[in-house]
Amino acid sequence: MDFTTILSALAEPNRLKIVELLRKGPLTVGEISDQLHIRQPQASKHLRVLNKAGVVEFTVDANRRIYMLRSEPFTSLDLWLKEYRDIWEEKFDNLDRYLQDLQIRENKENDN
Amino acid sequence: MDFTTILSALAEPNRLKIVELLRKGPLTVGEISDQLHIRQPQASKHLRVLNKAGVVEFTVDANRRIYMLRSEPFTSLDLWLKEYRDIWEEKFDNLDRYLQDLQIRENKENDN
DNA sequence: AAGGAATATTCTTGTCAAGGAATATATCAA
DNA sequence: TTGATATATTCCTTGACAAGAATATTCCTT
Repeated sequence: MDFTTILSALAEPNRLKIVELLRKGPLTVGEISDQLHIRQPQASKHLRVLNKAGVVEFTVDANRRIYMLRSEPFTSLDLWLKEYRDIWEEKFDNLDRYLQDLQIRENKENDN
Repeated sequence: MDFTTILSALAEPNRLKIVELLRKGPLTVGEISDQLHIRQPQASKHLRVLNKAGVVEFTVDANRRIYMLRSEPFTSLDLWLKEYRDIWEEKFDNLDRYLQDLQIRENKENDN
């Protein structure tokens, strides 16, 4: 599943709300559209996008579908985020690094 | 900074690539547009969006601007993700929970 | 079989975002 | 001062997407 696909699935406010809801447990389409105060077709459409992105899955219960979160996109996000950990933990000073790098590049330019 | 704003900033492929690039260190607009094979104005525009979302910041160096990542959006993402940790660590079985919840709801219905 | 409930799909419309091209702005160098 | 370089901004066009309304599909109940 493409990473940007996951991100744009989550970037839509109502879809993010759906994910927040599903965090507490599986829900039917009707319950989702009720709790979010959106119409059923829009809920279905948003769930379709989330499903395509691999964010949710569902099981069929006769007439209804019970949607729930999948774990994969979250592990995927976490994995991606890990690679930025030294940045957001600020183990080094961004400005320092910038000045170093700038220095290097200016020198390269002078070589030409 | 709104969470969905951060997400949609990152959801655009070229912008995500910019972020990936900046992970290795600060860069000027020109360097970014070169390495990404996009035109300078598009790079500027993407950087503007990233800046508005709080993902990047820049320092002015005379003629140029050196862009770098900010830590905040990443800590923000990580914080959000933490709330899903019991889901993506799969400490419980999704299906089990679904069946439980379903049971509860069906009973509620019969009460009416 | 018929009606009703739950959900999905289609069609339309309006809005927004991205890329291209051109231009504006600021700064440096000669 | 003039030209060149780096970056930002504006305008335009096009494509994607979200909501609304209407309809289709599936399954249950009686």
